[in-house]
Amino acid sequence: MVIFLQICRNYCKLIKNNVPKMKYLNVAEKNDAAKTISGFLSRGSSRRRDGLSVYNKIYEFNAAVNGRDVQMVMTSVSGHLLNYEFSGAYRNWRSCNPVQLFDATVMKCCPEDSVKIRKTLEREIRGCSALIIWTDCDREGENIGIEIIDVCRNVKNNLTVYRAKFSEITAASVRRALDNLVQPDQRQSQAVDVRSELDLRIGAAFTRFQTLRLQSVFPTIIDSLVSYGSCQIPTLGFVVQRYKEAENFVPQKFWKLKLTHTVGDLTVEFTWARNRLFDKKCCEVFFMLVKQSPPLLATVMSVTQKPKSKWRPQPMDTIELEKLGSRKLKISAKQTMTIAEKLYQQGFISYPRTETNMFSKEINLRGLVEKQAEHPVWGNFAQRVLEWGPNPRNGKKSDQAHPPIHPTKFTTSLSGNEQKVYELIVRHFLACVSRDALGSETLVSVEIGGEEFNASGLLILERNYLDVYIYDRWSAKEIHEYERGTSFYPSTIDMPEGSTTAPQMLTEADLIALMEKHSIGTDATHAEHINTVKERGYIGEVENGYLVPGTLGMGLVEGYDAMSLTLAQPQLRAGLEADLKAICDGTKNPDVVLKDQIEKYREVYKIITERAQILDEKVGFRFNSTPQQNPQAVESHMMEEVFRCPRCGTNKMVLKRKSTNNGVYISCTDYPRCKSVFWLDDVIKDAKVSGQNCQRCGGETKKITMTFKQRDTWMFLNSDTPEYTSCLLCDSALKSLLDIDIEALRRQGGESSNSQGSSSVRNVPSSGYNSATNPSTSSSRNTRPGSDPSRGYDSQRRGGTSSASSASTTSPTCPKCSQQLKKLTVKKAGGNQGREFYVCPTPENPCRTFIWADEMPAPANPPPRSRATNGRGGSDDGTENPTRPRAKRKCAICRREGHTRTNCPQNINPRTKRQKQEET
DNA sequence: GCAAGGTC
Repeated sequence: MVIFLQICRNYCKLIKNNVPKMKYLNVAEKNDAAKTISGFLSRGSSRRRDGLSVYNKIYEFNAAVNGRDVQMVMTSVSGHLLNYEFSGAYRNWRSCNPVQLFDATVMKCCPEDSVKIRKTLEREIRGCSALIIWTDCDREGENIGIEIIDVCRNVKNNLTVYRAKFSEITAASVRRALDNLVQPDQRQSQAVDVRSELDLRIGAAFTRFQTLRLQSVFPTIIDSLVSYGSCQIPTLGFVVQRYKEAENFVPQKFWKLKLTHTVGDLTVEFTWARNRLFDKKCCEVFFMLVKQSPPLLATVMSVTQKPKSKWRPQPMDTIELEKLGSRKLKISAKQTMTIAEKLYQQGFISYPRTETNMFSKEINLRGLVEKQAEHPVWGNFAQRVLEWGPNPRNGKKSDQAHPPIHPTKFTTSLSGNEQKVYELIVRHFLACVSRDALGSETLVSVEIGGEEFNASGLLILERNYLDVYIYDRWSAKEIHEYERGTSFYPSTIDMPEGSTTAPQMLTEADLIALMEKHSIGTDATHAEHINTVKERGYIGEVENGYLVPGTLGMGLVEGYDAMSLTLAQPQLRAGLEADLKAICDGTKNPDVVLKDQIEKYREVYKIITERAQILDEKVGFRFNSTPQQNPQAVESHMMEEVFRCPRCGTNKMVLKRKSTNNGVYISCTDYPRCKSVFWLDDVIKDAKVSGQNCQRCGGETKKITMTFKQRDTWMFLNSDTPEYTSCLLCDSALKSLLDIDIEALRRQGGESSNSQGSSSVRNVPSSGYNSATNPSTSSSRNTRPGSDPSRGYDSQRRGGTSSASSASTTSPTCPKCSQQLKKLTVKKAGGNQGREFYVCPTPENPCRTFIWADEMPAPANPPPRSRATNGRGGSDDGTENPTRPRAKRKCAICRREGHTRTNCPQNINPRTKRQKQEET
């Protein structure tokens, strides 16, 4: 019986083991979070293995999700996985007018340092049926979550996606999150996308303009980057504002009454209840009243004693660490953070980037204090804290991810600034979990001549936290013993003169406080922004750590101000913040906010470029230098968009001039990701985008005005002059002449987007972020499917991709060699099966002539068009240009017929190489 | 050579 039961049990186990478990991929925002969450959900039993990125490990365990036992795989990203970038053609500073950056296509790309993380996600998601997002529960976290989803859906389109919402990383909280999975918050993510896109467009447009303009106007003075950033410039603005307040300060005299009372060695000073008066005569009247009051006795009106305490600090967050580092240690905020990160990596302190200033109940404070109890300097204090019991004076902020900054390991081996920062963190920690300092304050109020004077004394009873927190001062102040109703003769009564003083320059700590108050940057970025404006030379540090504007910074802000632009004031950024919040609340549409903001800044950009001389003058004034007249124009060159790229379907194609200035080509702005290009230089001398839109192709397609080199070419197009205006997308004769196959490009685009999937974020091309493998692109002259030059178009045909049928005897002639074209039919299965086309019959088809029969102009040899009906040198929409016979064309290199210079055996500079050179 | 936001 026992054996039978055992067999049954084993059988059940076997069946159970053979039922494949559901497998879920879980992704957190950072490795630390993934590790802790896995630990809680697995009750410490998770197994760890390496991912492709050394910093982002993979944890595996089983857990119950929606009532089912699921195999969990947990990994992490390191913050944002994707980043907005301009499409290729706009990345070169001189490629376009900076104003075009307000409209240029931007796309989300995976930066090089995130590729390994992305690849881990792509690999792991293949074996999973669902994805759970565990990023931080804030706006950026929501956006990072969507990035993770995009990457994973690109691999697995039908993926089920969940969002785990947690308020802190504790066992109860993450378990609750897993039991109450929700959907990602698209609105919060959209708000971040709007912010990122705007920052990029505005930052790049203004930075390029300012830099190029000022470098051009002051070539011998300015050779560095004159960057504009929505956080950088308001940060500079704060420093300039304080400087100007001091610069414009006019001191004002004031007078006050002062009374002293000396007994023995102790002099007690009484201050006037009216503090000070700016009117000397008025003050003199009071002075007389007091001095002449008989019998010049001060009467004690009240004596009060009350306990007074000096509060211990709150647990330390990033901002506090930066401020203290700057104020107390005289180490810059940025440097303080760099040191703190190093200490963190060595395990001496907890994670230093935290907005939390309260300890959770779950943290073992006693254990942390115990670690410091043996320290030669503050060990005794730690002992006292243990006797009292650690009792933090908690703040109210929590980022729900990290505890306040505290020491995690005891050490006495540090030195220099590392030792100073570690000591600050330890002393602050011990102070914040100890006790407030206690004292007793005595307030004495006296009356003389109808005027009230006050004095105070302080007796310190218990120093408590002050014993360890050397950065705070609390001084005792002795006072005589007074009794209500008694009187005394003042030792002196004076009327001292004083003067108001200019405000001090900002310290770094003041600046951080201002940035925080006006929502400029985040806790994690304040120090970096300050560092950036220092690096740019916009601000500098003088003695005692005070910040002052530099020459360039001052000139810039004065330039903006003179144009009545509020770029250096914090309101612009604050306005955007309000809009972003509205997007999150669902009261504003992200597209509308983006559009409005872009228009707002475009207007500002217009003003700054039109009135750039004012900027020159203001900067020149501060540099004591005269701006150079007629500077090189920054805004003259506009990249001319022609039509949407048939291949990628997202980006525009633009007309470009070769660097050698001897020809033009049209290429996709997304180069090098999309390599669509039409070379026009063989037969065309010059080309420009006309102002006319092509009515047949649609609103955004522009016609091009071309000037042809040879008479037979424009004759072929039935033009009476070398100049010819038409549409490259729909003019068949023109396409044939230039060897352009639009349909082939479209098909390539379709294939590539099918294989790569697409992203759901705004303005992202169908090819997705730059991770996806780029479809192979033809290196032949003007792209054609499978037209690998080594195989050639004919070999493809022979290979059976499309097969020949009978040739027609009434075929038109080849526009290049004048031979009669051969008519064929597509046999390959697909969209064009059965469609007829013409090709040139010469061996290996060197002319590369290809015309769809149904796009063939008719009649074959029409009478020349009159100028009256056709207009000069152009084609009408809706009418095809007839094919005309032309003289046999000779190769430009060897002067032989039957091929062009592209295919000429004597051509030592093959097109493909040249193409690449042009493109790069 | 551009921004700001995450994080080793």
